[in-house]
Amino acid sequence: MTQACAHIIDDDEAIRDALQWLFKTRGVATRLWPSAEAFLEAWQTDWPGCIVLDIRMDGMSGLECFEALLTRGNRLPVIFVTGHGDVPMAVAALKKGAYHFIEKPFNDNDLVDLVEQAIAHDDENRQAAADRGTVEARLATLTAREREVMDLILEGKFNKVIADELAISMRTVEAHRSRVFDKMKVRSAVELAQMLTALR
Amino acid sequence: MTQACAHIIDDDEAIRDALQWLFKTRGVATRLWPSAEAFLEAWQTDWPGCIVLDIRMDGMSGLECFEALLTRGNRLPVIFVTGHGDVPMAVAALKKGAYHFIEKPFNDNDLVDLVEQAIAHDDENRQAAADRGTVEARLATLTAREREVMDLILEGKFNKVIADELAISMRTVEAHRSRVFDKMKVRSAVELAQMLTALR
DNA sequence: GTCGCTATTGTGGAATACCGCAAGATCGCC
DNA sequence: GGCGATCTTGCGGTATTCCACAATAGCGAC
Repeated sequence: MTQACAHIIDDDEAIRDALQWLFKTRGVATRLWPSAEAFLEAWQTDWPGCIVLDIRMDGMSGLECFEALLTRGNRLPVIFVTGHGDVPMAVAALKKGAYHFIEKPFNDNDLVDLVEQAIAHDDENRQAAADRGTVEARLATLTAREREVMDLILEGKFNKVIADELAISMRTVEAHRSRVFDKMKVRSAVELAQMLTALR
Repeated sequence: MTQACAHIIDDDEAIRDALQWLFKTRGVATRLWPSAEAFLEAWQTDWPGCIVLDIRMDGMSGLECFEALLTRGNRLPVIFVTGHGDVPMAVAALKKGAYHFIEKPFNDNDLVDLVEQAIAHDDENRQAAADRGTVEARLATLTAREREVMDLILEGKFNKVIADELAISMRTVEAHRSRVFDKMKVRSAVELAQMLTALR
């Protein structure tokens, strides 16, 4: 399941099948889920694509499912679909980060367009997250001392000052500094600063 | 008008007055506008606060007013108020950056809370923008040559390399470099990198 | 033409950064 | 006890940065 796909969560089998067919004809991969519970149980953080989520379902509602995903750190764009929504509900959902909120009956093309946009949006997010990930992976290889030295480097301090603050010799600071650059795969403090500031 | 206030745009005088009174009792400054046109004519980029915008009005509608503000670079949070809104309209407004979308009749306290949140939100935006502004103001004082040198510094290159690339002496590069640091009010290339990367 | 800004370069020296080589000490793990 | 990772330090030398002082030249504004 490394292929981006639209996760369709709806307790109405007829609708699931209809949507599957619709997306298939437009070249969008889908995966069908008969309930929020089933999806949440299987869901993995790293799934790419988007979610098409019906609000009114037996058992856990779409909104509850959305909340659950939020607390679990979901990053997939969520498109709400509902036949009985209202403005406050839509506003609340969007302000909490939902990607879209569409009412039934909807135009097939509109939904496919939305899903394609959502998947593209997710791709970008994922790329940015991957970049952050590699940087964080490098950070993770630093020892505690190296990280300490790095922080002081990022404050623009001279090795001499860093040595004073940590009460160690300048030569030791140089050693740490050199290893920090190696591990972070940068050649200068400037690159390091850019790499880390970009994370924020 | 440097005081943050809620701009109430509604063509119904009774509603304007009612809202003015409501906000006054809650200590929120207001300014009343009888039409979108009147507001747009007076509007200044740097006004702080937020906008409470009725959708259905004689003349220019609230949505049209919103679009006009968007193209003019408005940063004020916009709270839409309407008695005849629907879900697609609310979704479209929020996705374009509106702060909220509330239906009449609304709870007075809810609206005041929203407005207060919006004003607080604008404060934060404004602070961040001010920071960007000061940095950009400093950038503006750089000469073309200094900016060129700065860009190469930010690529982590040595003065020697920069001198080669620009076909000037190392000493000249040092002079530019020194002036760049002065004008940008930083003491090291690391600070410079952080300051500029934070802009993105 | 004079004034101010900018770009340019030089000299010379002090402060820093950077590097390879070598090595002692501590600590946790098998 | 041996092994590996980490933190620590020193020596000696080269590369770079940073700075004060000084100076020439072009260019646009008044």
